[in-house]
Amino acid sequence: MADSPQYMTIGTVSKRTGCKVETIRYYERVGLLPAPVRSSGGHRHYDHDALKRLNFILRARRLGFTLDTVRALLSLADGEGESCVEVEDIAGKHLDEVRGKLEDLAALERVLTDMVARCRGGTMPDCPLIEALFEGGAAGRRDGWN
Amino acid sequence: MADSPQYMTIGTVSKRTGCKVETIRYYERVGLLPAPVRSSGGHRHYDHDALKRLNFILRARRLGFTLDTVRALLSLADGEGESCVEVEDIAGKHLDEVRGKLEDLAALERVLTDMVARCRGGTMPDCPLIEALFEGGAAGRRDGWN
DNA sequence: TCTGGGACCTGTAGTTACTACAGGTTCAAG
DNA sequence: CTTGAACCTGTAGTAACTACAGGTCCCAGA
Repeated sequence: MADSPQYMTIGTVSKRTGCKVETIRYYERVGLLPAPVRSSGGHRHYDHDALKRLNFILRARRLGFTLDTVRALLSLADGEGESCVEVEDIAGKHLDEVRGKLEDLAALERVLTDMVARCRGGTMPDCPLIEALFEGGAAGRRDGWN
Repeated sequence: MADSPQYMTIGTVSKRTGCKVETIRYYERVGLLPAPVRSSGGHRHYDHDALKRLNFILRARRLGFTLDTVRALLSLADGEGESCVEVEDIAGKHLDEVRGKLEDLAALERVLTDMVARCRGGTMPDCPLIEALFEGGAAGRRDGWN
């Protein structure tokens, strides 16, 4: 468990990034991370660049980008393309999506809060929450849920 | 295409609810919808109750409940259990989740907006968005993303 | 130097909630 | 009665992992 600062085992990378070992291997399999050098016994050894790249992926994933988008972002970062303009485009489209979801969630929070409030203090057989879900009321609004 | 008001084909149910035909059959397969009566030729025929039940499922899904939770909700609605108390419990737990997601998304929106703004108007080779993703900056914050 | 057991390996299958065929049958309008 | 849209079943694919099973490797302690 004493890997040098420049060569880390997959377990160390996992601990440092908070990304599961299986997920790291998965990212390699789908081509997001390059295949690292191996020990004579076949164990993966990662350097600092790999750590940076993995952090990039994780950060982008946390921001809700799909793996395909992350792939595009990485190839831009790797130097293909005019960078900034394309990146802004990708991020801008993503931002629109995020704003839509945000609206939906806000509406949802209102509905749930309201439901729970009306529910509280009753063991009545006709639960207002179930009722609301069955009858609709304010639950709908934004369409397009195929 | 002239099904009576009480007996609808799966296609009609699909149009009325906005739920895809395949998804309706899927809900039947996983036990969320009861198997409907069939025509002599084997076509499904739905009544108004099935429509109500499907709408319940869709609304609950739209509110972000998992199918397992929907199943639980439906069995409560179907009469097992003390109803209100349990329903409130399920909804309350769900509300916590929703509030968490809401916070995350709000933070995410700020970061993305900021990134896009900094990106705008530059064809510089060092894109600040890519930079931000690589270096971290304000992108993180709420941990626990395994 | 030996050894025990934790960390690592590959490959495959499972997860959630659908979606998309392929290949065949039924229904109803004209 | 024909025709073609809508229906049927069953299987496989999707995203993005996650979880085994059944092995091999590595290294700290005795």
